[in-house]
Amino acid sequence: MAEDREQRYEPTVIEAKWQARWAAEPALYAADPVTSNKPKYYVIEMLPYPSGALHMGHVRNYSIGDALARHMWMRGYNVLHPMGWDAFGLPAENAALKNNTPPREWTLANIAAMKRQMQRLGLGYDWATEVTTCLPDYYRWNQWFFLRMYEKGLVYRKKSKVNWCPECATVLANEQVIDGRCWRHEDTFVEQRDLEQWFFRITAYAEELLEGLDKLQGWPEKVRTMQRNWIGRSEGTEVDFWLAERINEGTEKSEPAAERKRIRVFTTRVDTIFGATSVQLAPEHPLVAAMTAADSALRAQVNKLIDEQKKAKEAGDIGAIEKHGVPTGHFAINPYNGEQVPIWVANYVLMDYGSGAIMSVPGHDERDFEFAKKYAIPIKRVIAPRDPQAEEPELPFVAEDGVLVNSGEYNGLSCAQAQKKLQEMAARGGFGEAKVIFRLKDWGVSRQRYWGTPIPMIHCDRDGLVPVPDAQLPVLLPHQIEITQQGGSPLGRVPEFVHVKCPKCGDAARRETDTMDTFVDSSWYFYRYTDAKNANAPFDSKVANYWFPIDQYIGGVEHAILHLIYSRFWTKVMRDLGMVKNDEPAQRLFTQGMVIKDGAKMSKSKGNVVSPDDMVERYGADATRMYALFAAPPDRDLDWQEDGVAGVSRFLGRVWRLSTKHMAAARAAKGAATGTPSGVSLKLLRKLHQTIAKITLDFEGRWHFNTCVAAIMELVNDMQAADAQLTSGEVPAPVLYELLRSLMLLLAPFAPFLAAQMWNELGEEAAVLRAPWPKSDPILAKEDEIEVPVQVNGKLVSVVRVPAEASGKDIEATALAEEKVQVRIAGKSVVKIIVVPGKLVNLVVK
RNA sequence: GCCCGGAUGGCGAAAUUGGCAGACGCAGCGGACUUAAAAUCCGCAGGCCUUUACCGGUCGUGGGGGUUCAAGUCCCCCUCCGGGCACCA
Repeated sequence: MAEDREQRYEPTVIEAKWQARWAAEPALYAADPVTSNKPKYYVIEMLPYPSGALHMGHVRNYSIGDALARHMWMRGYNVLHPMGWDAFGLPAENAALKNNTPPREWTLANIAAMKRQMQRLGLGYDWATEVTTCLPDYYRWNQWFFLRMYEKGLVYRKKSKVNWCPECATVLANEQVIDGRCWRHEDTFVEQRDLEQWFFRITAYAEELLEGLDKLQGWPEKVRTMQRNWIGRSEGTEVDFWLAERINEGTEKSEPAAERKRIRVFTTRVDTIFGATSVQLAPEHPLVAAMTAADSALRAQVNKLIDEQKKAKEAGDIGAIEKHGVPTGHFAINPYNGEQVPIWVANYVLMDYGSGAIMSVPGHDERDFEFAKKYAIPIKRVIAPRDPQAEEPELPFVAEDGVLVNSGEYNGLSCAQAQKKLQEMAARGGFGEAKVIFRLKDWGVSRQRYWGTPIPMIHCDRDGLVPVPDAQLPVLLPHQIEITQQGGSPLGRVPEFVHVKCPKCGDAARRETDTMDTFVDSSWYFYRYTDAKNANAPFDSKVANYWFPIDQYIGGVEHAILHLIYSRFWTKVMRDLGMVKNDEPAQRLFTQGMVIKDGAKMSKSKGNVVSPDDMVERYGADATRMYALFAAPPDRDLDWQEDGVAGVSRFLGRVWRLSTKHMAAARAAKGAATGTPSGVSLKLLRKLHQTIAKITLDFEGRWHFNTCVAAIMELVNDMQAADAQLTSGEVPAPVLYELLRSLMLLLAPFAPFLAAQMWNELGEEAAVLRAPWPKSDPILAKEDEIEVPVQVNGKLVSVVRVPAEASGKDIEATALAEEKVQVRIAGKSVVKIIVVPGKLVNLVVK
């Protein structure tokens, strides 16, 4: 009975022991100081939101990062592998409402629980550098950065239409609106509201954010493409159409004259401007307001258009909506040819892109064509094919490689030439210029929420906006607060918070009550890791410059635009503040695939969630982690199959039994030379060195950890198959020792608990993490005999064994001598023989 | 509509440079051990045809075409699935 129990692999017992030991020895996972002479390696997984429990996506993410970190430690790098908490955010307030728990307590309790889970998983983090964004230690630096950016003109306040989620009762950034709905409330349509908001001038960096993408070779192409689309750079021309005289009749005198005089349109195809047969305004264009001021019938029609546009935006399928327009009865003058064209208001023209007005060229634009057909607006041909012989193409003709016709003095120019000339003309005439516009908008950071970083600004009736002086930071978030569902900033209902003295004049003033978007927190947290305890600055530049850029950043692709653009922006701002030297935060980015179950993403609503705790309890942390790496390559989606976890657990049990069985013999031979191996010993050592080579190579780039695990399984299978020889002593003890020792080194990144245990049993005092990664001996790894397939006309006929160094001629001779080959080619003539040494032989016969 | 991925046994997958398709694992089947079961160990295992059996034949990486001595891999066309973008002027 007692012996039976000894034979069983009990991961929970081993893992509990090592977990306790690691907790007592935090230096094990700590980075060396920046004076270290080892090369540095900075690897991080994206920090989680402390929702209360890890999910499988986290487990997968961290298993990848931890395997890499452990491998790099063993490769002799000075590794920084930290973890933190993206701890501000709405769920804490929702939980407060639901359970009457203060957000702070709820959040800190969740952090504690998730930290326990991480430790239970054996993740090797340097907890001394832990960052918790909801603590004043951290968020005071958000405020500090806000003030620096304010000084630099990168923070401003403006009244603007903002995305308002009625469910969150707060403003959302553009990036947080998905198909017209809130990113947190998929069923809730976002409303547009007018509010005074704080903005970060991210557009000041639009060009650099775009250009930088080309240099980020270590980032997935997909992410770079998504960011490129998001930034949405568009080169074109701004042109002012003049308003025809009669528009002034009947308009209110109070309208600003400048707005009455011209309509600025943006176009990427100024070369088609002679074909413009109308000007289309966005329904919310200021000029429309002027035009409808004295025309209630028109106003009603425009309101309808606004309504349609809003509905289309909300529905998300705006591309499918039917185009509608209303003629205003007013006219605009094309500045190039003096032609008068009607001014329309259209539901498909957006106020927040370009100038909110376009010229409509139905002859050379699909959308304009459709619109012109519908409303019988004239259609003009102004571009012809380059080849004069070519037939006149049907309209709309959207080609950009044609030549201009019906365009006055510009006739005969290519589209590109014409664009340039027309731009020059506009500049000279003062009615336009070449212009680059971006889809990227400034980052609205105001949130009318409690659980976030207070914005360090004060409203004074005399001095206006006054920044909180640095010496008064942090502006602390009050803890005693009642969370309610009412609109407006909860902080506005805390008088002690709101009422302050103006730092300038000392009179009574009001504190800003908005808090910052939580994406501010995650935009620079990885810098704080490098100097997490610094009380005088966000971090010491010397330290950050040692660690940055991040060598490897690992996370989900869902952060491709939000977090990853904001943090690139932040890095550039910090660089311009002289705080860091790097232009980009991360050298390499890896986006792992999703964890799915039964063909769908794990989610509570689908009821297909697998709890990591459950897996760890039943199979152990090693098996859970190793399965997460084994079931699929890390960049692909992973289908969670519990039977697979059980399989990995069985494998680890096999490793455990095999090593336990031979431990005494192996340990006794510790340090002895293996001599010149032969027979089974040689076969096993050869397999070992091939496995080392394969796994080492994978860590260096490809990261197909699934095949790394498979390779270890093959090695163990071979050892198991040689169990008799291992037992009998046919395989000498020093070889046995070498095999077990190396096996533990190879397992260390994937199954750290088992590796630590067996490493210890092999008589090692120091941590396996401190042992050097094994080196593959190319001579030992080399096969002396190889199998070469022999094909006849491309079909496999036989396999011959030849010495590994056999020449092409020798292989050919051996292949031809093979009986099965002889039978196949008998009576036929061999036309050609292809011999690829080490690969195959193919006989072409007729 | 545009831009990225992807499609290989019953399932997850492998094949790193164009060179034996299906490594490794799961599920399955057979055997050993056991009173029995579990656990463990050993073995079989892409489909079809043929054969008592062995042997053998043939088809096969979403579909169709092509290049090549040789294609899961390269080229052209198409289908389906996942993701991103989209009246962006």
